[in-house]
Amino acid sequence: MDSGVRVRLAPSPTGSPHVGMIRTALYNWLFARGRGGTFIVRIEDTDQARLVEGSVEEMLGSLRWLGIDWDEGPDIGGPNAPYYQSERLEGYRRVAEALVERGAAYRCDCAPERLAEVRKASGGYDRHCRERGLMEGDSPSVVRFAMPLDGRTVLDDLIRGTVAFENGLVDDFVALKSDGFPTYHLANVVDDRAMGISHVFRGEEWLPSSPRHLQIYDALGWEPPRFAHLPQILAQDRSKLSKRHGATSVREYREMGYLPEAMVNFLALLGWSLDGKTEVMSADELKRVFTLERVSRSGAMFDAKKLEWMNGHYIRQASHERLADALLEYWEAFPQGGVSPLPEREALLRVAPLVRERMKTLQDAAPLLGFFFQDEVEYDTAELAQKGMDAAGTREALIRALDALEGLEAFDGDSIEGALRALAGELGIKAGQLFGSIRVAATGLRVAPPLFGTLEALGRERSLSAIQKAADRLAG
RNA sequence: GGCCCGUUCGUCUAGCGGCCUAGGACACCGCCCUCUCAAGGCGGAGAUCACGGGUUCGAAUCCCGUACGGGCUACCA
Repeated sequence: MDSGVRVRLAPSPTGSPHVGMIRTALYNWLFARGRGGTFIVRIEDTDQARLVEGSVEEMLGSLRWLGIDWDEGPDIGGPNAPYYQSERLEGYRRVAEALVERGAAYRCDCAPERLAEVRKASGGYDRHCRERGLMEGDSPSVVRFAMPLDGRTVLDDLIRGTVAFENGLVDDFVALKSDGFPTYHLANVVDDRAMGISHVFRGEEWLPSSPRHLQIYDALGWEPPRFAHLPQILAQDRSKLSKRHGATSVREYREMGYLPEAMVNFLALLGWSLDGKTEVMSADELKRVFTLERVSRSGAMFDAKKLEWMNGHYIRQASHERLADALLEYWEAFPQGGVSPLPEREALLRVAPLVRERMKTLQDAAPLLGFFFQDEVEYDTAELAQKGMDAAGTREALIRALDALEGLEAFDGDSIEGALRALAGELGIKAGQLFGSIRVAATGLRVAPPLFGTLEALGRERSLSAIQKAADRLAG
């Protein structure tokens, strides 16, 4: 079973996990799971200033919610623990020293002000300290990697093919900061090596720094993993997706009532396709068919409308049990938009199917089902009279409906429909007019679940009493 | 500015030299179905394949250039 595939997600805990990060996680996971590989989560918390409390938990929580599981990680440990870079400092320091000893890196004590000036003048670092031979402790210093001055670094990207970079154009970047923490470049390489990572799938924004990583591997005599740079996820205006474009974190989508299976399917399709025709695929299917060859090279715009459609699709095809459980779980997690108190699962099981084809998100359920769980429905008396009918006529119709429904043998949808249709004929009004009045009486809504199923679910007693009340209101 | 990546309907994409008068999906429009709203069915509109040169009997597909878009250019990731 061991294919030698070892991939990893290396998030930086600086806030809510962005959908782009989650898609990267998904592709890594699908790749590993489809090949009997190992999926690792490693926290890259090397920037002390940008740490955001709780982001690791949110990241892990989002992955779990989506059904993405990992074999080694900060919460479960593993053979390569620890999985927080802040706890692996000694390793980076050792490698940095080794690099200095080999002449592949050097200490630099240039002041920030000087750095800024040089950058302004020439656009980068001028390698001022490269030949100074500074030792650790001479003064506060960083370790910079000494890029080769000539030649090119060639990356064989699994998605983009061959990409070459002129070494002389790449800065002598900082590998170890003065606070003893490594930068991404160093830590990433050291850990990917230590953890035996075979493939690195990461966002396209890393492409320009890949020659740095390749050079570090080379200087250390290490074999680099294979790289694949994933296309970016874009906002509606084709710029990088960010907060000002609305929801960007998985948590927000969960809160808006999206199903994890829809989210996974949708995200998988953002930058990857099976054949251009097959769109709906479960996570298990995706694991089987996902390949890097079919990942696209261009950025993909996040189409919220399509996500919405897909979510509706998953809601419609969910089993009654799955839907009821999803709603219960959702309402429990986000009570504001739910039904409270939480209904019994049994009761929900009976009524949720009535509205599932009119839902796009779980949020849509409560407004449509709320009346089932209330003693009293609320509405404007004026809503009762349908188009072309007056109050007296409506009242008459409701009272007649009461009779018709009372005498029903079985109180089920078909019987109710039959009785009501016959009644409308007798009264000489359109079926829609009668149904509309009863709908408002029973549900308090103009847009509601299908009437006959609704009355059946409500039961004879509640249905009749609601209609009676409506008739009474019309009497006034 | 420099370096790198990208460019097929509004959007996600199929296409890897002839099957393309460019296919599918979302969104949009119309019709049907219909107790409201949906869902569903059927149909429509929508892409001079960014542009310009090549290569070839033949190019959306290969090559070059240009334009445009994006990313990177921190002791951030």
